[in-house]
Amino acid sequence: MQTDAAPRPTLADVAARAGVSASTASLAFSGSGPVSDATKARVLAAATELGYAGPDPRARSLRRGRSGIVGVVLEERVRAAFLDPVKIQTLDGISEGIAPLGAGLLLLTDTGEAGGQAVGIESAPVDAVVLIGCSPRLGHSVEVLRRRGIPAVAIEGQTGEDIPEISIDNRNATRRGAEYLRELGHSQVSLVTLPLDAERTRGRLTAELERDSTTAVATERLAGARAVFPDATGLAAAASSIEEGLEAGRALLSDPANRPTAIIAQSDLLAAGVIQAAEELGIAVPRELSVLGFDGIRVDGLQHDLTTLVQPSVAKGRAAGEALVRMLAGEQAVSVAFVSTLHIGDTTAPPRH
Amino acid sequence: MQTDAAPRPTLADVAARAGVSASTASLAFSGSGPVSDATKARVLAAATELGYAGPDPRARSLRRGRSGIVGVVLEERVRAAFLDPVKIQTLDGISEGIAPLGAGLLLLTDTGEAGGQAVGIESAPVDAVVLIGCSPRLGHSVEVLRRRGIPAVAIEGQTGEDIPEISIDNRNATRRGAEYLRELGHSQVSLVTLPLDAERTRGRLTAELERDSTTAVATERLAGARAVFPDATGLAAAASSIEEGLEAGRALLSDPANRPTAIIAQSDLLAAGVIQAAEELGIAVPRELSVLGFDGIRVDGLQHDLTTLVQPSVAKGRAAGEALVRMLAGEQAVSVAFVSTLHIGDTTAPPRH
DNA sequence: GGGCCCACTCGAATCGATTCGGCCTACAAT
DNA sequence: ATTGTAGGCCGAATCGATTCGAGTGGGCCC
Repeated sequence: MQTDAAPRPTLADVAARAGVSASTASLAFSGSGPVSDATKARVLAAATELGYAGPDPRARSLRRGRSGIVGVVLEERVRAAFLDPVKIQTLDGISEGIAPLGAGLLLLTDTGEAGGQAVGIESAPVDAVVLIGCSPRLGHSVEVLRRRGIPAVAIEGQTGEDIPEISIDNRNATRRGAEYLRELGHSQVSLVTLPLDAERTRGRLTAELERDSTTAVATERLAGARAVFPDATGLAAAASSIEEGLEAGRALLSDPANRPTAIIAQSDLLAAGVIQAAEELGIAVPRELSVLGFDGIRVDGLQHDLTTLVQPSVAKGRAAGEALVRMLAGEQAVSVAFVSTLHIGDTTAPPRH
Repeated sequence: MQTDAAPRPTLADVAARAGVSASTASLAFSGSGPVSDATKARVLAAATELGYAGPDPRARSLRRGRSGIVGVVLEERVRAAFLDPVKIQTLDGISEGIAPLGAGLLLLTDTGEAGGQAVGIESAPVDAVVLIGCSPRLGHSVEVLRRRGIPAVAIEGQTGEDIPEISIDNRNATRRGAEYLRELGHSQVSLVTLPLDAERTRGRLTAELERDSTTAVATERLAGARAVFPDATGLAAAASSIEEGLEAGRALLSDPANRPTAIIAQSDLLAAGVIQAAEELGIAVPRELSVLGFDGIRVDGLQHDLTTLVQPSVAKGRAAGEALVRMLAGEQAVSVAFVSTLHIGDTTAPPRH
């Protein structure tokens, strides 16, 4: 086999073969501009003969100034991010929102300066970026984006800059849920929170841990719960998963003498885990234990209709996408605050006396 | 606010300000090449003063001929793909395998010519591509990639071309699992398969449906099961999910007079759904019903230790990534066939007589 | 038959950075 | 002191396509 010396044909080659100029050939491909049908056909034929696969995206994007790619910055590694249904829904919403752009989604992680010459947020050919979740080191990324003039939107993460934020009323929503529990008569309430710090420390909620919290979502929801139950004890989970909820649930429920009548979980997955723990321990939900979730996702395999704060994850993603579309069109995009609604299912009831 | 007339500074601007040539400034940034420390510092300083955010990725990729992006082609829309843990694991493996490249992952879907001017596989600035799953219209994509000279690897999808495939022994593995069931004494066995055609038709397995099957994975696994239980009845699910498994399970188990003693599911999620259906109907697993899965994922929330064919999803992804790395380095990459192992859990037992 | 307009095509500049060969200078060796 | 050498820096070509203004031919209308 002769070495792959065969240089791939370029638009110029095609044009030459078709007997037209490069500019005409370009027009024939992009469709914009007046080109006679005969000429176009000739160009296309030449392209086929030469095995030309269409304009090089790299050159095209340089010239056009747009790459047709939207970046999504996740704070975790790929696997972790996609284990969370909320993130997936959000991502799906984004892809829906940017559909008019016909752009691809480039996954980027925020994991430090990454290994080696990684294509980080600083050197990715993206037209716009969605930042998901907040991260301490986001500041740097945002600065780079600003300098590059790349439009960005943040979902659930205040950046401190002037980039639009898509969020929900984490604090108020949780407060509403907590108030509902109080109205039912609960006073012995425990909390299971999302990770509070970047290290995802698992363990008891301490004043210290709460103070040093760096993740806005968890902090806000915690504040909402605390507004109603100031002294509730609780645990911080290391992730949003059934597994973590199960573990937290076991810890919170194992001591019969000192058992809460209700548990506020900061995500549906955690809530599902808590319910599973209760079942393991023979504790009836909701008769003996009320459980409140957050998200409003359908937990595959959960038998209950979870009482939870439904947030429109897909809509959030879509709003982010649409905001980007608007920004790319030169308009000014604004922050959007969604509201979550309390869905009352069958996992909450008055406490047993 | 004056219109955004402020043109972003280019490398040339920085060079001018630093009093050096563009070429020198370039070297100062990329680090390759001899540049005195003093000069480099001056360039960097000038860059800071001008708010220069580093070389434009578009121009760089045109010149260098590489974009630092690897495409992942999924056969479904984003949401659907990420509901499947196996896909997620695979994706994670890919990102691990291509780590040496420091490349980003660009999500592409294979959904026809997409809407509008979408950045499809035909016009994405990717250095390499991983094709996940096989799809009838993959042929076209493969052709485009070949013409473009973009290295590609296929995971579980024979392309008919000379691109490397990463796969497992779907047929033999399933056969081994089926044989195990037969050894236990089962003869009344039903099947729950993954979607057999592109339309994801849900319903009874018919000769017709099996013949027209277009998805290799499902077909192979089916063949493996049929090698042991040629006349097993079964259902095709519309997706790999607990929900679908639940539905299929209900259908297969609802008639007490005509109930299988074992069910072979083509994925763990389906198996989990089947088990749930059994529980609903008061059928004990494994005493009254044995269930065999496929994948070896941890189904969040499943109480059982599923008997299943464990496939190394992450390793498959990693192998694909590594193959790409090798191909990009000019080496020839070869297909890799992994083997799955039968994990015997607590969901299979001899049939009750 | 002449003038005008339209439709199509072409040239050339441009997008922004990279890279290779050459050149210059300063220092070292003889 | 002269030549050799190497480190540093610069010029210019190049990557491949797009785009806009200019040019040209033919057809149409009067």
